[in-house]
This record gives sequence, structure tokens and C-alpha cells, in this order.
Amino acid sequence: MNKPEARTRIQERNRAAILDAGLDVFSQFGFRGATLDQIAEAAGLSKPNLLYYFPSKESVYETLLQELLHTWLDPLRAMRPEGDAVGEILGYVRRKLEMSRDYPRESRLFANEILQGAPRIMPALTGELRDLVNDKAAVIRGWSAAGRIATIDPHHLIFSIWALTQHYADFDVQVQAVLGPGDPYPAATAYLEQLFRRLLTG
Amino acid sequence: MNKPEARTRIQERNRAAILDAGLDVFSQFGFRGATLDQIAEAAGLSKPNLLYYFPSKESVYETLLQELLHTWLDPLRAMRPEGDAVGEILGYVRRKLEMSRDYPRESRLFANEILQGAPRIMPALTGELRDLVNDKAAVIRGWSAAGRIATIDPHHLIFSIWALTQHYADFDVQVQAVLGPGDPYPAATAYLEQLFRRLLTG
DNA sequence: ACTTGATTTGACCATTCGGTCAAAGCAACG
DNA sequence: CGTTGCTTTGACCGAATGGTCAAATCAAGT
Repeated sequence: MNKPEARTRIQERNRAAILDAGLDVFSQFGFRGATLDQIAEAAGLSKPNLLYYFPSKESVYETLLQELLHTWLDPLRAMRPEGDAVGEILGYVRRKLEMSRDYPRESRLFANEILQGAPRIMPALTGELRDLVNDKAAVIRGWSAAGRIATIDPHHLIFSIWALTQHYADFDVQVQAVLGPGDPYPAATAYLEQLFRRLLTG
Repeated sequence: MNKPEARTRIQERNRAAILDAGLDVFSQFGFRGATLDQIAEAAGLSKPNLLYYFPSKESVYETLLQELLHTWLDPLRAMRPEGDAVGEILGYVRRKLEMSRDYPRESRLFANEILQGAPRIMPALTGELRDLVNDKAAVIRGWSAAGRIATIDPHHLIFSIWALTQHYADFDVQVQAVLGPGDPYPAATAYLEQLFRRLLTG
């Protein structure tokens, strides 16, 4: 009947095309710098047709942000207190780096939103994100106290994991400009494992 | 006489106000997302008056980018092969982190330009930047070979310094959302020194 | 073939965009 | 005072922007 429920194949396809095109454009130019015409063309639709599936530019953007947050925190959530401490943290680093490699547009979309002051995602940052980080920080602090890893600031450890892994997605063109063409991820993976292993077992 | 040479006090003041306002706006919204009216209002001028001092939106942006690159690479340039290896690298980390703290808008402007694919700064990336990084990478490799620091990938070491230090400027609102209000830099400074010291003396 | 509802589009609208221009304001100096 | 040149602005322009709407097209079932 209506769009939210009971989607036809054509709705499924067009909504997906719009979100994919929106991800392309928003992640590059941010919300304000992106235009509906640009997104519509990238999706292979006319602008009014795009607005048949989404009521506004804002709604496309917010749908993307919402889908993003859902999957963005999964790797952190997967860190289990019962596991091997160093292995759990290194696993998180590896999964996060794989996300940078496989979903760089999502990473850039998030970076753009944060650079603009997080106007539409701030509630999630001070809510869901903050709670999860504090939860995992406590886990890490427990590992430190138990002597399973070195004593370190758990919040800044998490920040450093974000910074290092997302850098390869967000600053990709800079990395490529310096290193030349080629896949930087094998070397990055090895480097980050070395870095965190030394940090945690210092 | 004309603008480039022999500036009056009023020209000096207004050009500075425009560049400062442009830094505010461009660093938040990127080139496409920023508007001249926004910049003019932030600078306390009318739009035509702004365009009396700069011929176009593009010229304001490019002036900012040019000034940025000039100072952005100085801390890396200051790394001297003759000095103490660990001390030189830690000094670079500290200077870079201080730049994030004292000039966060410049960091965000750069991040925005890179996210957009570096359309206006690419030549500098594959030229000046690439050369300097390769030069310093050779220095670091020499330190490793001489046994003065651990064996690490010098390029990714430099990337990791950029990622970790700029994160505190670019993702400031996220850091504050997680940590709550307060200055994160004292703890960040201590954490990064610990991290790199362990990495380099591993 | 006919009907019904989903889909698509061309034309259009108000607003905002970057930028121009002629005229007005203003400071300094003779 | 009057002149000269720097500075500021209101009015304006064409293009692009987000969004609307009625009409046309299409797909599917009968």
C-alpha cells in the first residue's frame, strides 16, 4: 500500500539506488554541499522521482545516518570481557580496519557529519555511543587491573583505534598521494597489529 | 595602490576578518557547503564588500589552503636526523598535537578538503608533501637500521601520527560527547607519549 | 481490452546562490 | 573648501537550489 510497509520490487530497487547515490554524494560533499539533482542523477532517476520515494533531502540523509550507526558500533559491541584481552582488542582493530577498507563511504559520511558539528547525530553520540564506550572502557580497565594488558587510559585507547583505522578511509586520497597507487591495507594491518600489541603488552 | 601590494590598515583588517570568517565557515561546511553570505556576515561585512577584497569564493578558499600548507608541514620539517631518534619523533607528536589544540579549524579545513577528494590541493599532496614524507621516512628508516628505534614501517608511522593527533581536532565534538566537557588534551598528550614510546622502544 | 494503482516526468515556483555595477559615502590632503 | 581615490552598499542578474503538482505512463490483474 504505502511506502514504509509492503515494498514492491521496484520500490526496493529505487530506494536502494537512492541511498547508494546519496552515500556517494553526501560522503563527499556533506549535507549542505550535496544537491538533490546530483543524487538523482547518480541514482539514475529524475529529481521529482527521487522525491517520490523520499520526502526531502534531509530524509535521505537521515536514513543513511541511521543505518550507519546501526552497523558502526557492532565491532565494538563484539568485544567480549571473557575473551583473551589482547586478542579481543586486536580483533576490534582488525574488524574496524576492514570496515574502513570495505565501507569507506560510510566512514567519510560519519566524518563529514562530525566535522559539521554533528548537528543531526549528537543525541546518538551522547547517548548510545557514550554508554557503549563507557561500558567497554570499564571492561578494558578491568583487564588492566587484572594485569592482562598494560595500564592505559581506556577511553583514549578507543579513540586511538578509531583514529588510526578510520584514517585509511577518510584520508585515503592523501595516503594514496604519498604512497602511490596500490593497496595500503596489507601494510596498514601489519603496522597496526604491531603498534597495539606493543602498546598493550608494554 | 592596488590590493596585493601596499595594503592600508583597513585592507589589512578586512582581509584578516574575511579569512578568519572563511576559516570558520569552510572548515565546518566545506567549499560547496559554505556560502558567501555566511562568510560575509561572520566577517561583519556586506557581500559586495567582501567581493571587493577577494574576487571570488574560490579565491578566499584557496588563500586559506595556501596559508595552511605553509605552516602545516613545519613540525615535520623540524624533525632532524642528528637528534635523538625517540625524542625527535615524540617531539613531532607533541608539536602536532599542540597544533590540533591551538588550530583546530585549520585541521578541519584540511580534513574537509581531503574528504572531498582534494580537488584543489592534490598537486601539493603528490609534490611537496610526498617529497617531504619520503625524505623523513628515509630518516626514520635510518634510525631503525642503526638500532636507535624499533623496526617499523616509516610511512605508516607518519600516518599514525597524523591520524592520532588530528583526530582530537577533527572529531572534537565526538570526543567531548563521550568524555563530557573538559579539556581532553592533558590526558591525550600523556597517552600518545606512552603509545609512541612503547612502539619505538619495543 | 479495461481498469486500477503504482510510477515517472515536464513544467513550474520561491528562495538562495555567486557575482556585477553604478552610485554613494568617506578619509586624507592640498 | 574641493578634489581624489579608497571603501561601502542597494539594487540587480542569471543560474542553481529544494520542492510541488497535475498530467502522463506503466505494470498487473481481470
